[in-house]
Amino acid sequence: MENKKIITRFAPSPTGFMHVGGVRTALYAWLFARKNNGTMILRIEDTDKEREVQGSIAHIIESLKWVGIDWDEGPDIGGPNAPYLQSERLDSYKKYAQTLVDKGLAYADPYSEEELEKFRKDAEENKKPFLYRNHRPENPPVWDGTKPLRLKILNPQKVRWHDLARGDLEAGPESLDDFILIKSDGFPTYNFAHIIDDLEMGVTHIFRADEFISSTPKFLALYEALEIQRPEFVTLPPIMGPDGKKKLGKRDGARDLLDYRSEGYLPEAIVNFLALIGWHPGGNDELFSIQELKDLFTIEKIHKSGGNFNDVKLNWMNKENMLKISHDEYKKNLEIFIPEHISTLDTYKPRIDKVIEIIRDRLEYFKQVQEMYDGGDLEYFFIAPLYDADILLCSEKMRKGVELTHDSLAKILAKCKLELEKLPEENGGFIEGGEVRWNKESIKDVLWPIAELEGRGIVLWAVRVTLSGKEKSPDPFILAEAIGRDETLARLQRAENFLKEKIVLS
RNA sequence: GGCCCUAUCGUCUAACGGUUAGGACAUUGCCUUCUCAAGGCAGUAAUCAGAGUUCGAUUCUCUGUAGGGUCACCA
Repeated sequence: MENKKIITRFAPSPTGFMHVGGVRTALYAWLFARKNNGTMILRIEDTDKEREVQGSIAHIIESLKWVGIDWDEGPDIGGPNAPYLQSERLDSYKKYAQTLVDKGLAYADPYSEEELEKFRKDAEENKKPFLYRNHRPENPPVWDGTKPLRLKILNPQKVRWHDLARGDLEAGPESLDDFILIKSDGFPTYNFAHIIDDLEMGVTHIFRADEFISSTPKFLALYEALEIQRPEFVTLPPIMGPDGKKKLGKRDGARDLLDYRSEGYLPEAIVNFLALIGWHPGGNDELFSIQELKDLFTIEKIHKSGGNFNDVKLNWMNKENMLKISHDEYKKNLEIFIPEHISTLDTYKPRIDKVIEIIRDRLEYFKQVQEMYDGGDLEYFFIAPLYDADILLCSEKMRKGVELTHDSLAKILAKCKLELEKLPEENGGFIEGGEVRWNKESIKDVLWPIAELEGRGIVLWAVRVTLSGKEKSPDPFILAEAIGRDETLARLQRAENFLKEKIVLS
């Protein structure tokens, strides 16, 4: 048995943004092509001029590229089967349509919209399904392009077919009707165009969503009428919204894929997450790199039942991916979300690397950096905070129940300051024998004994709030190391002054 | 309503007729602790219902129920 080269395609319509459901379809087709050294085609199905949205094609391409999906043929790069825009392939459709007309398998639809509407209404009133073929004209006019062209279904009957993901499927004769091949505006319908394109492009496997099952009998009739062999069908399970109630669609809260980029998600995480709604290789693993997905992907493991899009788990997955990347990559991603009033500070560059070490295990996506620690941003790492006496004295936070006063707090801060001044100016690392060694005395070495002596809760709370100005902040030692000895001293001094002022006032 | 598809913890899922029905997210509790997190440990939690086939059914069949899709000159 010869191995036919596998050719898959993703064929979106340019009617707006790419949502996660569409991306998953593209992803599966792509994974399958790449796994099997096949060809991936991007084709744009722009046969509906009414619904077309300006800029969609560029947006779609950008979305796919962001998650790392590429293609061997497409509207942007051309290829042996160009063009890849259906609106530029009208001659093809006309040619095949004409052969169907010649065979007596297609005919022009003479009815007006009003007449059709009446047929539908009558059927509804009689509680019968509406079937155009029950009203098929006996002597249809010659097809001149101004009337819709319909396929003539000769003997509607129950059909069965095999789907690589779904198994054996079937449908009753009611699902077969004389459907429109070419619209009165000269453009083909999806039902017709995609079949011609797949034929001409040699597509071997069609990946598509669940909702196409019900129109598959029509496709089968068309393959038969054209006397061509059909590609394999791979029907994917639906993706539901978070409530599990409705198929996720643009109208039902599905987000633009690029929104996730704007929030600072990593494309690897999105791909990992989407791959696992409707597919799983088996076993207990669920964190997969794109390369691993390419290696593992098989159609047999595609599910039949739908899944919900649950972004809580996506967040977890994204965090796992964020922990894996290098410091430099992390920094590159993070800096997009650091507000300009911070990134332009003189203190920013010397401190940002240490800050990243501190916040790294806390973010689920990069934009969260803007609302860390009680809704604040990272300001206090770079700018001395403003103080609030209530927070500084926040006695209800003291586990040991010790009451702090302006006076006692000022004394503690003064003591810390006194000890810290004894530290060498650069209390970080120094080079010795080619290796980085840390000074024996660090900020922590100085502050810890004071905390032990005066009460950990009080001292560490005091230092934390002094350095950050906030109730919720990182470990005061880490904070102090990040801003350095001098800045730590300066902030202690500022807090002390602040408190003295308060004492005088009261 | 007609036709069609689907059915395992709250969620994503594992288990190709034989498992104490496994993992992960979420959740709960504990540990750690100077706040908030993070981390570590532990726990709660599922085969939609009813028949049948079988020594044995989450797995196969049927019926019911529930959810979803589709019935366009949209894709």
